Amino acid sequence: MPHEQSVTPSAPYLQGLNPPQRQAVETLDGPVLILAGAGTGKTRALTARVAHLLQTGTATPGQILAVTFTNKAANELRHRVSGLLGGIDVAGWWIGTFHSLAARMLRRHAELVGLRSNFTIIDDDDQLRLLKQVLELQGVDSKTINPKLILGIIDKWKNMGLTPDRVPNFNAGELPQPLTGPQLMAIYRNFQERLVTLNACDFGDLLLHLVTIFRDPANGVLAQYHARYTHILVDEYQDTNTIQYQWLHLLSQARHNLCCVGDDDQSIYSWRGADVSNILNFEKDFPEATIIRLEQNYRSTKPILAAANGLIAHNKGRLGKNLWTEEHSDDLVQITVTMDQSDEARFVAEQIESVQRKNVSLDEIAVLVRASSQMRAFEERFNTFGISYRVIGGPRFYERQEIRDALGYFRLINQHNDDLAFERIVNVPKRGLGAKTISDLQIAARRLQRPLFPAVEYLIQTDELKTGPRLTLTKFVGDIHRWLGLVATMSLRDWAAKVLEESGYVAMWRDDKSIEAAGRLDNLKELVSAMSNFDSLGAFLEHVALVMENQERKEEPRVTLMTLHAAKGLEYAHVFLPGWEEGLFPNQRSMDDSGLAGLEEERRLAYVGITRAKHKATITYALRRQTYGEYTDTVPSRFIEELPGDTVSDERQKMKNVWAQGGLGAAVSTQRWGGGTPNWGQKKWSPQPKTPLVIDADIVVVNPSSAFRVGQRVFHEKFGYGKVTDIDDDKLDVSFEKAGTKKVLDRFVNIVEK
DNA sequence: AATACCTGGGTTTTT
DNA sequence: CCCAGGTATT
Repeated sequence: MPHEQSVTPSAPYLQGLNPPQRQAVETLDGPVLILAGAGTGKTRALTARVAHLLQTGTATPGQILAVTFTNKAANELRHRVSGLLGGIDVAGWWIGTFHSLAARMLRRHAELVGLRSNFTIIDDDDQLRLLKQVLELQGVDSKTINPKLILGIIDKWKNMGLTPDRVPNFNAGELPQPLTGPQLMAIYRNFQERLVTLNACDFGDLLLHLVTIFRDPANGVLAQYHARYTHILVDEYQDTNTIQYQWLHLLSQARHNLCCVGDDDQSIYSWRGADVSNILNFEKDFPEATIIRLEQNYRSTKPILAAANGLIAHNKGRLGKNLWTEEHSDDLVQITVTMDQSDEARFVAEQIESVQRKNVSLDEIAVLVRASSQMRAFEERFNTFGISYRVIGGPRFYERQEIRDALGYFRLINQHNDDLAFERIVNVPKRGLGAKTISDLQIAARRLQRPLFPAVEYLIQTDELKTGPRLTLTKFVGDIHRWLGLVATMSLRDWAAKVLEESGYVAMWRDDKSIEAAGRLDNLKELVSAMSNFDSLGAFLEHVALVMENQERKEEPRVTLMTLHAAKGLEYAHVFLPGWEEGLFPNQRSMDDSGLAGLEEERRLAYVGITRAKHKATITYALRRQTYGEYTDTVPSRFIEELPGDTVSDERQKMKNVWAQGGLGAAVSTQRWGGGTPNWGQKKWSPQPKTPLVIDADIVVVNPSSAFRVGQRVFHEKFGYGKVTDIDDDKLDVSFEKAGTKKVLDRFVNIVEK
């Protein structure tokens, strides 16, 4: 490790940096906030900063903690840091996602929160299954109360850093009736206790437990980390939630050497607990902070940036930033209207073909949708056109049934208290342990106050079980122990194959005559071969839990089809943005749930979408769209009006002419355009509601005091949409779609006329 | 244990 | 309309 104090101005990693980037790299001490707009080279600055920390001797690799949100970002950072430093091995460095770093730390201190260091990290699916069990045990009927709703509340608490003893008193109106506050708290407590019993964590717990440990000075853990990490770097800071914020601030409170990179205009995860105010308040948190703005964009052309800038300017409460570029272009942002979603998909497909003819690779083209329900039309059309495409964000490899089953075996072998794994595989393949036996085991385990596997180990030595199950379970328990004994004696890959073979799991699919069986066997093979990259079972399971990614292999060029959320951080020569319609984008539910804040987040999403484009962006919308089987006429997105006129090329008039000649869309009658669209024919469309606060044009207030009847659809400012189930004078029982059943005063709800 | 029917729910989902 | 999950049926 070179330790020279001065670095020549020509240090290779400094070359080609613009002045603010260079400042971002060289301001090593004290809190730094780098406001990095889309395409401004933030990863470049971040990697150079790491190199600079090391080259100047300011920090050693072990003293740097670099945090990202996604594995992809973490890998890129690792890779590029390694590259800048001449390909050195960065394997042991503390560069990773919030969750992977937290897991790594928590394994060292697990006992402080009642866990053992080999705890299992459970995914959403297991989380929900576990909660359902807790609910059942507590006599809460999961038909009256949606478990997902409760899980949502618990997750939210975890995201806010609230362990059960820290949850403040909450408004009874906020909880799903007929649940009471104490009941909800009991559920949370039991859920957490159950997790500890199973020696397991959900994602939220990884950070929550760690912060719990950090908060207690008596254990000295935080002080230990203070001594260890002198410099902390955080990517995508605008997406941090409260617990992540607390974690970062606890870790950095000794030295304040916290460098955060982010873009408030790209905060699109508030619905997952991300809190933009974390980045907005950075200066308040650290009055001595250096704020650096990266505004020169190296990705997009002038019209694209001007369109994006003009759009995002409609948001309030920004830190303020204007991207600029030297890249001229005559290609304006194109706006086109189509008749319906299938027409829209055809239009995009045709455009893709024409772009392709200009020698643009399909890899450089993306279709970014607001909702995954939009995807089908494109998939169908791409198939008929013979355009190859890939969908990002479909079902994941590790979520497939056969993979989860296989992992169930590995998990149970690794960690005997993992009841969720036990339940999953104890009778897969069929071993004659039916529902009755399983439920007997659960009752016995509860009585013995042990997880299932240890309880079974005990039970098979008693005469409590019938002979059949006893013999089966004896063999099962023996197998699990035997496989555990073998794991260190051979390669992980061979071991896994052996377990899957000997358990009869592979045979189960081999004997299965259904169409999917062969594919499942292939997947299992892939799983086993992927395990050769790991040298311990624990490491493999950790990878699976935290890195749920498909290893994407390079194939022929394909168009990428994905949601706007999935597109953050990516770039394409040509980007298609379909479905710019009121209600879809900006999305109605987002606005119902969060009002103006929701609308602004939708606008940021639009901003992210446009800024993905390097050379050309094409926005489309359909005049009518089929939702839940019914066609509805649409209203163009207000975002279209918000794009500065000189940045867009409005092709809508042109389209109308084509239709008039009957040259397009034979499948759809042209008659609807006759007098249908109100603003038709005007050169510039009259603006959509100038005051974006008009949340829903369908809401009409009808004499608020007396117009209610049972079954009436209503809207409540806070709880959203619902149906009246009972009326008592001015008090209504309303079953809300999202918030559950509540008593509300009639003057707080509006009648919805559809 | 396998199959048929029914009901509810359908925005985004970094880990 | 279309899917998943749960319940009822055989």
